[in-house]
Amino acid sequence: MFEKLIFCPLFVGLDNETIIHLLNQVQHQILQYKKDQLIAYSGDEVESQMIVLKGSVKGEMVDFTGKTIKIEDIASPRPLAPAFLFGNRNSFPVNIVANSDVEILVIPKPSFLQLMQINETILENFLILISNRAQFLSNKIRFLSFQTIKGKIAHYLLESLKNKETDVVILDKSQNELAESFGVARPSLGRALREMDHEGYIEAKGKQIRILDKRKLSELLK
Amino acid sequence: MFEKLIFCPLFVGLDNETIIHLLNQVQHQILQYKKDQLIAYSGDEVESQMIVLKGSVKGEMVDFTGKTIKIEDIASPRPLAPAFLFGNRNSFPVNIVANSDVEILVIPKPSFLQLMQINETILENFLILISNRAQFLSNKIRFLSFQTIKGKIAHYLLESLKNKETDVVILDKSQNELAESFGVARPSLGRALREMDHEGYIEAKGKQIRILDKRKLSELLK
DNA sequence: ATTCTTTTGTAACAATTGTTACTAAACCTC
DNA sequence: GAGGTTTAGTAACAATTGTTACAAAAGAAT
Repeated sequence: MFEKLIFCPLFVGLDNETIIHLLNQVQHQILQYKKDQLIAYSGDEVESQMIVLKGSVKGEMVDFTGKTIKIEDIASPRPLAPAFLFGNRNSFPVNIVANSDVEILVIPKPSFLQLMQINETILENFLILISNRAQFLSNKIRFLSFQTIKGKIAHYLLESLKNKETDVVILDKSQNELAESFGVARPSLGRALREMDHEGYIEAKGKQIRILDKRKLSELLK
Repeated sequence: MFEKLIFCPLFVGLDNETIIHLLNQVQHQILQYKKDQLIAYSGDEVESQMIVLKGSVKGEMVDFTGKTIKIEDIASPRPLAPAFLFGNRNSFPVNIVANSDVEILVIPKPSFLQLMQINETILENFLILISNRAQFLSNKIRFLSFQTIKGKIAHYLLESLKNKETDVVILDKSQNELAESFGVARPSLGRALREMDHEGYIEAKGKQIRILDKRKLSELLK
């Protein structure tokens, strides 16, 4: 039941026995949801740390027109909305919907606090978790505020290339998704890619992008 | 020396005696810096939780052209870069420079962890602190990704008006600063304000902005 | 009050991006 | 492999935003 938890960012560094032993010391429960079931509404107060044990869920926002936009997938064994358990407006920022049949471990906030005081590893893991979140968001803001579309593409490509031998990036998202995460319109993204191709920065063929000139590319990061 | 700490978000809820007692249990030191002195470089590893005891510091980024941009002021008794003490890339995201002669309380990371385990209030305060940070950033991202300049202005004005009787907002920043925090060019911001004035949303006279039609304004939030 | 500095208002123009619409290609399902 | 569905390529045009430049206004310093 809890086997997967050793891979959960909250419990890394602990073995299965220790995890079970710790959980037995505090209140917790396991809830089951069916595919497409709503697990939490945007705005609901976050009263527990939830952890996806089996299956996956997604965060969804409802558009002003009524259209729903998927923000993020969260697969087991990841924790749900860890940065919204504490803080002054601790309510879900999105609707949480089950992608498949899921099992969720629910630890009420006071019990979770207790857990962090009993075990230093969990405390540190949680701190790392929400700090990473803040750092990730902080990066994303820099990304969104300072750059043109070509700059964003350049940044994205160079990041994807980091620590890799090859000079080819295979996009793992559709242009649509990419455009959305960049906050731009899809055809604009396509045009920018085409122009960067013509201008000799890259060679773009569908999802496969070969970087021709890293130096020139990084000049776009202005 | 530590009197101000009862107002520090990390220590709220504790009285002066308790704070001193707690600090005496762990390693810590106090460093002094002169005005304009560099306290930390962007990229330096964050090895301690620093707290501004006296004076104020600023976070600065260096532009690609070499120009420095002020990101944020941090006045006593606030903690410095709390979201960068833990996490996988725990290095300062900006240069930290003294705005005036300052005194800084430095608590090494292991001691700080200890402190959070000794005292639940500090633990919870710290969790609230970085969670708030993440929530703030998360909001800001929504703000940056989805909207036009007029939409951003509308959002900003409506937020400023929240929980207030009046229908007048007095801007506390220059257009320049505002434009930068919106990620747009200053004249563009000015033009948008002018147009919103002509279109009957607001009455903009310098820093004083009277909201004429809240409903119409909130329609811009698309 | 005079000068200096910063902020604000504004205009003309350039560049970028969004919108809409349509076609082609790729992918899936039966 | 025929048909449906999603994704990608592209073009014409509209709208928004950025850039540069300069003048007016406001504020600070002497």
